[in-house]
Amino acid sequence: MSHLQISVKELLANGEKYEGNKLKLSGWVRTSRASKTFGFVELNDGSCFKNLQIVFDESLPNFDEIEKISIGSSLEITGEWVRSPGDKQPFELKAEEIKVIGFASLDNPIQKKRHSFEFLRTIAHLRPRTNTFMATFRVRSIVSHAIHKFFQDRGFVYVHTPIITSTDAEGAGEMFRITTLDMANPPRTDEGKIDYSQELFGKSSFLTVSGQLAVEAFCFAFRNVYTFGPTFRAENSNTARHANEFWMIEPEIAFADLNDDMALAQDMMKYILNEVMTHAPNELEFFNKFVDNELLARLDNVVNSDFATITYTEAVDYLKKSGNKFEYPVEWGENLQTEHERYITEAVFKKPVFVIDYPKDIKAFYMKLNSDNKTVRAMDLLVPGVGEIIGGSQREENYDVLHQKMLDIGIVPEEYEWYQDIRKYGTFPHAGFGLGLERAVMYLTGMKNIRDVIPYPRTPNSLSF
RNA sequence: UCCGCGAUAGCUCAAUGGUGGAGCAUCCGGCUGUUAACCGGAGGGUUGCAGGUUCGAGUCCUGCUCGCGGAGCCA
Repeated sequence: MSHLQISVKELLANGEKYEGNKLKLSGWVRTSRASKTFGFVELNDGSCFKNLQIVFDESLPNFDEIEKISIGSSLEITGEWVRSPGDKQPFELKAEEIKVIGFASLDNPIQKKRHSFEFLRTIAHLRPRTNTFMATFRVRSIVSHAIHKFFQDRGFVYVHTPIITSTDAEGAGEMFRITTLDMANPPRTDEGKIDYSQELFGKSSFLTVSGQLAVEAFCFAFRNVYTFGPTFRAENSNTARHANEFWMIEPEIAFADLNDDMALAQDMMKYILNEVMTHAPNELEFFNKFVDNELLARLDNVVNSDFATITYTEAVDYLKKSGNKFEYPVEWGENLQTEHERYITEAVFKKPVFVIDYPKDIKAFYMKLNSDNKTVRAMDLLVPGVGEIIGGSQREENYDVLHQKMLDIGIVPEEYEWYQDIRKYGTFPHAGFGLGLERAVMYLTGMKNIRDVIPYPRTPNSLSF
């Protein structure tokens, strides 16, 4: 073959190697500019964030066609790899032949200009072709891979916990009911209520709100395990950091306490961060320039410093003594408000902070009770800009204590029989946490809205794609 | 769900209750090294929907729809 098929990524990485070579490329027009007898096409072939400059002139038989090429059109180009006289790129491809594979209609909403994120959300099927979203979704992919690498390298076993569940796993939120009944005319019981016993499963079924309870059972066999999959919450949440479908990573570690749990969370966050800095430097540079000017400095700071730790009780004292006027009063026993969390992580520590040992009444039933009988071994990791990114705890491993706690809180123990059962047969201290994938991506990119880090976001009143 | 703000050309926005404009995009023309190229010209509108006030409504009032920001819920 006289023409070498090659990617833009390889060319930008090893330009010298190919000088003078005849090359063949394919990709999409990002932008183009033309004069009377020559012009430039910036080509993106998907292999990397950056574009490649193609130079063409009137020696092309289809010069008239290329001169007017539209944004988004797909091309196949053969040409010579030569040094570029321009400042912005050392090399460029001097086209000898440009084949238009698919001409993009002129009403393409993606233009040679800056678009608002709100508008791009309305064209979620086209937005990955823009710089911001190409960068975001590549980072999302790298983060996902990094998470698997981190856990697999440490011997964790990946467990596929079910998407369909029968119970509200932990009171984590409103659930989506799934049904096979004819909702226009559902079967009724004698009392006139919908007869869910006629469901396919013989009872009500829902989409999972967490894989934690299910993965805990595997922790009793494989020691260290994790789940990584989609999660569904039916809340009518209208915020920049909640979605109805999102991805969650939930490790569970054996013979471990809350300190081990926090150490794992910190190692994991730093590992992911390093991976993104190694594999997506161009993307991070872009985010730093156009999305969040403090991103690189912040990430650098995180990699090179330990996360802070503060107990809930200390945090409450701190907030009370801060002299800061909060819209909501700070009171021991109440949940920390978003403004309180922001103050702690953004104003006081200016870096990720673990808040631990929360009052038992505001946390889930499975969390390990402290010896003070008032607080549980829970931890939230707060980060500047995003807020809560991780929620975790040491679990209550004592069968009787767990059972009593369920009764106290008003949970029907029979519905969680298997979950209690695992503790009957060889229990031990264990802990785990849940990391919101989207929140991690937001933190790593500076993107401010969860809708802009999910390929096709599902939020209230939004299901167009 | 609650509070606040908004909806005008394909996009981003302007327009004192009195003839709806600009930049970008598109189309036409010019330009021999551009970098979101540049220069000249043209086309492009049921001002979110439904009512109301007024001689006259993009502008004021009511309702609705949708969106955004904040809060709650949490990851």
